[in-house]
Amino acid sequence: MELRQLKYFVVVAEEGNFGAAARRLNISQPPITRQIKKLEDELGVVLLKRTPKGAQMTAAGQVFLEGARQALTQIKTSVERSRAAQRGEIGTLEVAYFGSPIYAVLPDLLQAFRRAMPEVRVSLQRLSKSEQIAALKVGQIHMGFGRYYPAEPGIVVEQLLSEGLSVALPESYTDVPPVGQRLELFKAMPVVLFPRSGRPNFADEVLSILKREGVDPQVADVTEDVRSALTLTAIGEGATIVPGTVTKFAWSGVRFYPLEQLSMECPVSFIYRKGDTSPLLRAIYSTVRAYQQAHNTRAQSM
Amino acid sequence: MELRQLKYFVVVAEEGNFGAAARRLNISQPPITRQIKKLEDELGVVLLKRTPKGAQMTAAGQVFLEGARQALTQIKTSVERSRAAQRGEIGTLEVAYFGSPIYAVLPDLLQAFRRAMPEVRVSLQRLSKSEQIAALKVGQIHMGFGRYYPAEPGIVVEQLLSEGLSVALPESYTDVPPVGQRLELFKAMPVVLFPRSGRPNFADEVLSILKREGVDPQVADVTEDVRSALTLTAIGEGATIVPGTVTKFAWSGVRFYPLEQLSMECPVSFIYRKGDTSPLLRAIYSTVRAYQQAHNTRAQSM
DNA sequence: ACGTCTTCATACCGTTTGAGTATGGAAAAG
DNA sequence: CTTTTCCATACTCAAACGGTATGAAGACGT
Repeated sequence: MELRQLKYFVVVAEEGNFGAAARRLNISQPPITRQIKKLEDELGVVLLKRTPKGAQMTAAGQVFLEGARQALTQIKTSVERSRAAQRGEIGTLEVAYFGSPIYAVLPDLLQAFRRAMPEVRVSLQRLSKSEQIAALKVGQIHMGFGRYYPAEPGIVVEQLLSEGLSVALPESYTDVPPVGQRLELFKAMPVVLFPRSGRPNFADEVLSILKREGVDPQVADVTEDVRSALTLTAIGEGATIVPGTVTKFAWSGVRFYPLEQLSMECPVSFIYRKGDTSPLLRAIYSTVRAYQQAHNTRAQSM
Repeated sequence: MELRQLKYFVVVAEEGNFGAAARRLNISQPPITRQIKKLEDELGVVLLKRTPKGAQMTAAGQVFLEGARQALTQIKTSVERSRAAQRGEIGTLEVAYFGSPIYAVLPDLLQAFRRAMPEVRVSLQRLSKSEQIAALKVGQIHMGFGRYYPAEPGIVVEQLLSEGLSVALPESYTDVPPVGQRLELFKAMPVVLFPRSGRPNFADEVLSILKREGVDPQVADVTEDVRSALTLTAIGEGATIVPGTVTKFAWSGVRFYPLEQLSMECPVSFIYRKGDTSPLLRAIYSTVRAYQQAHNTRAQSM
């Protein structure tokens, strides 16, 4: 069976006669006769009753017409959907994250992506950095977000943004030094660090930054994540140093104070598979780029 | 686009490589390459990513694959449905009736048809005899049931069965003559006739039969249908002469008594379009034939 | 690191199949 | 009875299909 035969048959059915169908299809009449006959032979079904005043459908023809129409439109819409998929406009974007980017960076970024590609479903999962790399390699995710990724062949790491640090102190703590002298705090007060896993990580980076600034704090605890750390701070176990974006939200029992020193910046990065040409990666990548633009512009204007 | 291309693509997608697909399709590998490429060119979409260890789907390919599969199965099932339609196994049988056949003949007949062709929808409508003939001519119905059809070119009339007559009397009427003398009734009692329309009709036939038997009854009323006539009988307006099958049901206020005389028979006929080769007509026709067989056998055995 | 193997792409050829023109046949319309 | 209007058939030419032979490129093993 040929698609051509279905098309011809549908047109003949619509026109009610072979000649008119031929004219609408911009071909001569004999091919219509031949293709329809061929179709009928293959089906073993008489689709049209030929009369001297045209062709009229048999019951079997009616039934087949319905199916032929559906198949043709099915193909047509599939083509459109496939083209949309190629443009990255439909499908499922698989994203993984680890750590604090989930609190402010990813919501903004994915909202922007949703606005740009409303038909794309977004799947989000928490994976450690090593899990993200493994998932990328087997094609399970398109992009991962986090900090301090190790170099890995076949994986591209790019920095999304760099943010300042803040220190979280218990609400009750009132004797806060002014900006620029806040590192003094850590001479008397222990720090709570996070996360515990995935070295090198934010905890390691914080320690190395403090050491560079000449501070060697006492470590009260190293928790799994920022939530646990801030809870410990709230009950007075020590101060927590957090990335700036975390301070956008209210956490009960703690207050945030910026550590405004240029050297004290921590980056958020994203990773993706090298040579991944999938449309969804291209789509999220351009959203990421736009996000970077917006972020830098805002930073400059501040 | 060609159906062949869809088939090839689906097989390549299933096999995951061009060569295996070619083997499964019993062709060589180059045509696969060419057809897939042609398909991709036409769509403007890269469906498969060629690698040295096979072909793997792109996101757009996944989307198109789904549609292609659906279209192909759609076509396959349409072919089957169309063949079934040709055999008269699916579709809508359009039947019209007029008068008393609706009470016993059609229920039995259509039940038998439903058993034989369970997938066929049956549409039933009440049409006068002339309306039936018009509907047949324009192909609106397949078959009509009724009595005393006029001869009409292009329309075949066949007798379905012939049934005896009964007389309906008010429940309260007790002085009923024995079988064979019941025509005496009409010397004293007026008759209610039906139907009013579509001459010649059952009313005309009843009068002519009675006249042949030497009875010339007084006509109390001529009603539209049997229900009205029996209601008049129930309130004592007169006796109603009905076809035998009507007596199978209980009608409140009346009792039926057979008029067992050989000459007093009335036929039920059916009509269809001459030269109608539609599968549904053939199907209902064979059911009608079987019904006749069953009816005659039962008659003989009684 | 090099050769081998696997896989897809290209070139060319014979055959098939498609559409076009010309024409025939049959039934409705005047 | 002729004309018109359909669809079917015969024949021709060009396009497309599939087959064979061969090339190019990356993975894999020695």
